[in-house]
Order: sequence, then C-alpha cells, then structure tokens
Amino acid sequence: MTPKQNHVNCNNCSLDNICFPRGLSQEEIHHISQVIKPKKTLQKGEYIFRVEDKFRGVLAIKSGTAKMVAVDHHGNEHILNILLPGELLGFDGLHNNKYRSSVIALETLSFCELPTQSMDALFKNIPSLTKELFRHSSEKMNENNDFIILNKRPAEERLAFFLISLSDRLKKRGFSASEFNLSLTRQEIGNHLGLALETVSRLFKKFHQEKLIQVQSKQIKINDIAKLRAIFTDMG
Amino acid sequence: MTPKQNHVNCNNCSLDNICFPRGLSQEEIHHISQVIKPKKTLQKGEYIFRVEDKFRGVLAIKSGTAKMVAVDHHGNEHILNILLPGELLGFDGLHNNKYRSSVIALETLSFCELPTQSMDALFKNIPSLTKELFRHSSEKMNENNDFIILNKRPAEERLAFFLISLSDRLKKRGFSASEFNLSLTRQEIGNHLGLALETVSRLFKKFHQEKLIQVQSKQIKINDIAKLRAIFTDMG
DNA sequence: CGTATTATTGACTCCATTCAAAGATAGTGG
DNA sequence: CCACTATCTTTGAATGGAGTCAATAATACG
Repeated sequence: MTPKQNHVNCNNCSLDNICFPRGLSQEEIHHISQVIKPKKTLQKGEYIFRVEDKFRGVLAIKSGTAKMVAVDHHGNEHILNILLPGELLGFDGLHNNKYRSSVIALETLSFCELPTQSMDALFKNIPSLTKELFRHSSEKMNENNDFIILNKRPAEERLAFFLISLSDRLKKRGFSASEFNLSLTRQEIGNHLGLALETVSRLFKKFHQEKLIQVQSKQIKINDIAKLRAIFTDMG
Repeated sequence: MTPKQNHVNCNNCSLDNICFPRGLSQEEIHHISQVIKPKKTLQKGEYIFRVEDKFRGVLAIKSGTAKMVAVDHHGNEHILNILLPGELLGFDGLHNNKYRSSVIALETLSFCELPTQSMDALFKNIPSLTKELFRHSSEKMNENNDFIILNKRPAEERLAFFLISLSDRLKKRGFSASEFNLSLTRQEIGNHLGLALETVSRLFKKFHQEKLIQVQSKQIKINDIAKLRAIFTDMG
C-alpha cells in the first residue's frame, strides 16, 4: 500500500496531458499538485456526487469509468454522459453551488479533486489553469452540442457515433481504440442515446452482421472503424 | 448621435444583473467597463461571428435576439439556441481558439464584447469575474443538459417547454412573459426542436384550440402558463 | 445450481415525417 | 397604393422508423 499522503503528484500521473495538468508548465503542475486532493476509490454503483449535493469542486477520473445522470420533470433518469479516465466533471455545479447531476461508478473507480476553497487562490496565481479550465468547460459544451445534433439523427447513426466517439476518447487516453468493454447495459446505452433497449440490441446485431463490429455481450471489437464512421459522416 | 467612446458603461446598463456585471461590485463593474468594447449594431441576417472564425472574446447581446447555428457532418444546419438580451455567447470558442458555431441576428441587434486580450488581465485582477464567467458557462451547460433531456420527449412537450422557457427568460430580462414575438419561422422552430415544420404548425393550432395560447403569425400570447407548463411537468 | 437480471427476437402499433397542394403573409417595384 | 412574387404557413393523406408488448434465451450472481 502506498504511504498516506495529503497531495497527489500530477507530474507522475499518466494522464498529465489530458487531466488538470493539460497545458501547464512543470512548475504550475507542481503547484496544483499541492492542492488537488489525492484519489479516492469507489466500487461499482457508488456515487462521486449526487444531484443537489453542495458543490465541493471540480473532479477528475483517475481510473475506471462513470455515468453522469440527471432526472427530468417526470422523474425519469437520463444518462447524459460517460466519463473516462482523465476527464473532468462537476462543472455543472458551478452555477448554483450545487451539482445538477449525479455521477455513478460503472466499475471500480478512483478520482482526484480540485476543492472549491483552493479555486479562488489558483485563479489568482495560475492564470493558465483558469484558461485551461475554461478550455475543458468549453470542450464539454462543444461535445454537448454535437450530442444535441446527433440526437436528431436516426438510431443507426446515433449508435455508430456513440461507438466511434468512445473509441476516439479511449484512444486519446492510451487504451485500445478497437477493443473495449462497454460497462453499460443495452438499457443504459438506449437511455443515453434516446433509444429503446430493443433497438440497441437490433442495431448491434445489424452492425455485427455487416462485419463492422463484433459484439460478445458487453465486449466490443470494432472491425471497420472507417465504415462505422461513414454511417454518420457520409452525406445523404 | 452619441459621442464616440471606446468603452461602455455597464453601471448604466439595464442588463446589469444578468450580463457581464452579474455578481460584481460597483468598483469591479467600473473596471470591466474599461475593457468591454462598446456595442455594435447588426441588421437581421448579419453574423456576430461564424464557425471557424478566430476566437476574439466572449460577447453579450445588448438588444435584439440571435440564433446560434452549427453545421453537422451531413452539411445540415442546426439551431442550437436562441439568444436574448443580456445573454453571453462565444464560450464554445474557448476550446480551440475558434468559434464552433455561427451566431446570426434575428432582427436588428446590438452586442458588447469582452475581448480575448483583456481576459488574462481580468482573470488575474478580478477573481469574481472569473467565477462569474464560470457560473455563466455552467448555466449554459445546465441549459444544454435540460435541452438534451427534452429532446427525448414527444413533440408536444418540446414545443411547450420551448415556449415556457422563452417566456421565463424574457421575464427575467424585463419583457412580457405572456406576449412576445417569435422572430423564427416554423421551419426554424422545428429545426431547433428536431421537429418537422408541419408538426410545429399543427401543435400551435392544437395549443390554440385548447386555449393555452393565441398564435397570430409570429406573435404569441400565452393564455394559460400553468397548463402549458403542466404539459412537460406532469408525471406520466 | 437455481434465481435474477439482461439480452434477443418477432409482431404489432403509433407518433411524427414526408409528400403534396392550397392558402396566407410579407416584401418589392411600378 | 396595388399588383406581383417569393416565402412562409396550413392542412390532409400516406408512409415509415422506432417504440411497445410479449415471450424466449443467455448471462451473471449468490
């Protein structure tokens, strides 16, 4: 077991080009390492935070994956996003000082924390961190906009985009782009994409038959990334 | 004509509780007034910025309305949002230093500008502005999330939500909550909500017949806000 | 090994789209 | 100011993509 420490070391972290340290100098990374809380570990199904929880900071997934969930006016849950290692979360809590979504571990997961009380000082002392946080936040907004546009497209395009986008994001984080484990049920994928779980199942079969992917329960292997991408990229 | 000036006066602005000055002290407002570029005026159809334009800052609508438009992989345009006086725009450009959407005046419009080159200094000197910009950005994200969830609901709920949400936002800005002019065609409303223009037309008629609203071309009068809200609020 | 959850598959239904055609409105120039 | 044209809106009828319902099969779990 590693010795108890009250700060992380972002310099040693394999996610240093993605996570909080993105775009910062060595010195600045050292600086933020002093205030970022060390990773905590959660088991599948446990919450990083819940809707209405008081905002306590911006967080980063260190390992594992999570789902971001919000509840609508009818009481139905909606999976807004899947979070991968190195991704930041919690920006939605900056507005009213409470989180507007819940984030739940999809498997054993660890995360780091940039606590609220450090943020003011950091904004003052490390302007490049401020800029980077805006960049992260802006990136999320752009992803959300892409997702809004995607949701107007037919089911096949949505699922293809979902797989490609996961693949791209995994690749960027050093995982295999062509083989990965969906820690989501058909139900959850459907919920996220606004489709019935039966539709997801049928489309997986279709993609499988067309030899675009191989599906074995939750294990996905992409055989033909180009063709899969063409489903939502091609004109028409 | 007003004398040429190289800065605005946010203290005098009627939008001071909504726009850039939200949450700032008098002194801070004075400070940002020094760097915010005075409003420019555009005619209907003119662009505040276009996709791929170099990021030049975060902007604020001073008067009039605009539509935020992005183009998908198929070359189709999508109206992502309608922007009202006091609303900030351009956060999407912070990610890669270029705007990811176009913003187009829906009628005669004026806007102010917080230029990039001032932002670093402001982040350093006015931490509360930084926080407020994060709050604005977070608010937009939450609105986008609500919109994502909404788009999974049936057509009737989408249109009801659209009207109520516009009404709420107009009210917050001192306009009538019950009577307003939609500067959008049925086609544009449908595009925004992911509906066919015919569907929008039919639903307007339905709401009209049910005496929830009165529609006269683009002029909307909401007769029963509670019932209209109930369409997307009620369980079931 | 048995039970609960998750996934597949088929048949049927329905909401919203598409297609089509007529009607209203707004903008322009004579 | 009116006529003319382009654009936008309404309305109806037919079609279709994805949802729902239902029953079986596979997988995960204690």
